[in-house]
Amino acid sequence: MTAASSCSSDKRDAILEGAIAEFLKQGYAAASMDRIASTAGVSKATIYSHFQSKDRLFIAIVDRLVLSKFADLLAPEQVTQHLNDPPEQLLRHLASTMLQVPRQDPEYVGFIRIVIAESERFPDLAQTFLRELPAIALESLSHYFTHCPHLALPDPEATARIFLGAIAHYIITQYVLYGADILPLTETRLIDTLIAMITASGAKPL
Amino acid sequence: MTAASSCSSDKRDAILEGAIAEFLKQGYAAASMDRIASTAGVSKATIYSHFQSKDRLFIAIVDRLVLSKFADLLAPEQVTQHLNDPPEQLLRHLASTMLQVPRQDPEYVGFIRIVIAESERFPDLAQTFLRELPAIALESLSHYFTHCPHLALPDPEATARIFLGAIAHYIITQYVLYGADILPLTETRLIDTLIAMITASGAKPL
DNA sequence: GTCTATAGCCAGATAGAC
DNA sequence: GTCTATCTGGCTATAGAC
Repeated sequence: MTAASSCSSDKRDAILEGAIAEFLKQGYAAASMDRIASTAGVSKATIYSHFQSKDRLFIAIVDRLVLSKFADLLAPEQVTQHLNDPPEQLLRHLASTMLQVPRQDPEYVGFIRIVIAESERFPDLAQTFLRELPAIALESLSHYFTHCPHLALPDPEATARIFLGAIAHYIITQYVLYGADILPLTETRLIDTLIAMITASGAKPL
Repeated sequence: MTAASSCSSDKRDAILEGAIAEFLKQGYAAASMDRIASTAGVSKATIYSHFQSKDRLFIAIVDRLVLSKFADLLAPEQVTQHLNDPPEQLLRHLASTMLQVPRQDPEYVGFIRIVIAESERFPDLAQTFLRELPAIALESLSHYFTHCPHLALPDPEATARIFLGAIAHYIITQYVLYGADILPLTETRLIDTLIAMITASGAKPL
């Protein structure tokens, strides 16, 4: 029991990776267990010995993606540590980080797409996603807006929702829906305008 | 050629209606031509005589939905006529109208879901949607923001994008992703905060 | 645990009578 | 144009050898 005795989780991981590729590309219904098996380099029967059904395999990969992708993106400590930062700086950094993700990680775009696509058939997955990403980001930013000494916003929570929602919607139109040419707008203008609106509505007189 | 001689478009319409129900509920891949035929009360062969393939039927119904649902929702005249209205009034009316749609028309939620769901397989449909709804709304609101005498916004176009994007994202989280309990926020707070942010950043001194 | 082989089913699409 | 009946193929899932 010295080195690689991780219980044959090799195959399990290979299955999960193949399943991610297949589900993200094809969607749930069009994804084929044969192709997943082929991509993963295992037999179909092996998949069914690890995951009882196509449903459970799908749930497993989305759960994994939800929980893994953003473990440290917006940890509450991140914001608590920067409570005294000027809003311009913190908001610009946050927005840039969010907008960087779909550019650097195309898999993220497919992930967003499939969470929305399968939200009718798998509403639990959609809700898990909401709890693990937007709800956490929202709480962190609301906390900052509430306690930052440079701001006195009338409704910090709604303001956080607007800030994050406008950026998320920008990601959906530009990347998920291939709308960069149809709704052209640079990231800089989006960010600058958001920051201007927030500071204008809540800057402390000093 | 007096009364009902509309060339047998009766069956064609029945097929389209059945197809809308089936595609919106199941998604493209899981939708079954047998069920569509059954719902429409025709045989499968009749469907294939009107539409050559499942692809073309799907494109036909989404095109129809895109073009029909919002013919008059935000016609450019609507905004031009109200150029002198105070921003609070026009923006509140616009936001209320947008947020009313998914509440009164559940089919709209399924429509949004499927446009996003199939954007990888049918990017043209996603782009048609963007051109026919968000792009038009954006242009109208940008025009208002640019010419309304009560406002002097630094970037009217980006401001319009943020306003419409925040509302669209609210619809996605609350209705498409079943997140009303996870991300609670009343429409009133969303609207009030948006209006406050915009007027604060662009109210003319007078 | 992992494989090969296959059961059993349902899909999209078509042929041919009317 | 519309139907019934059917073809062909891929799908999920499993049985049984190793």
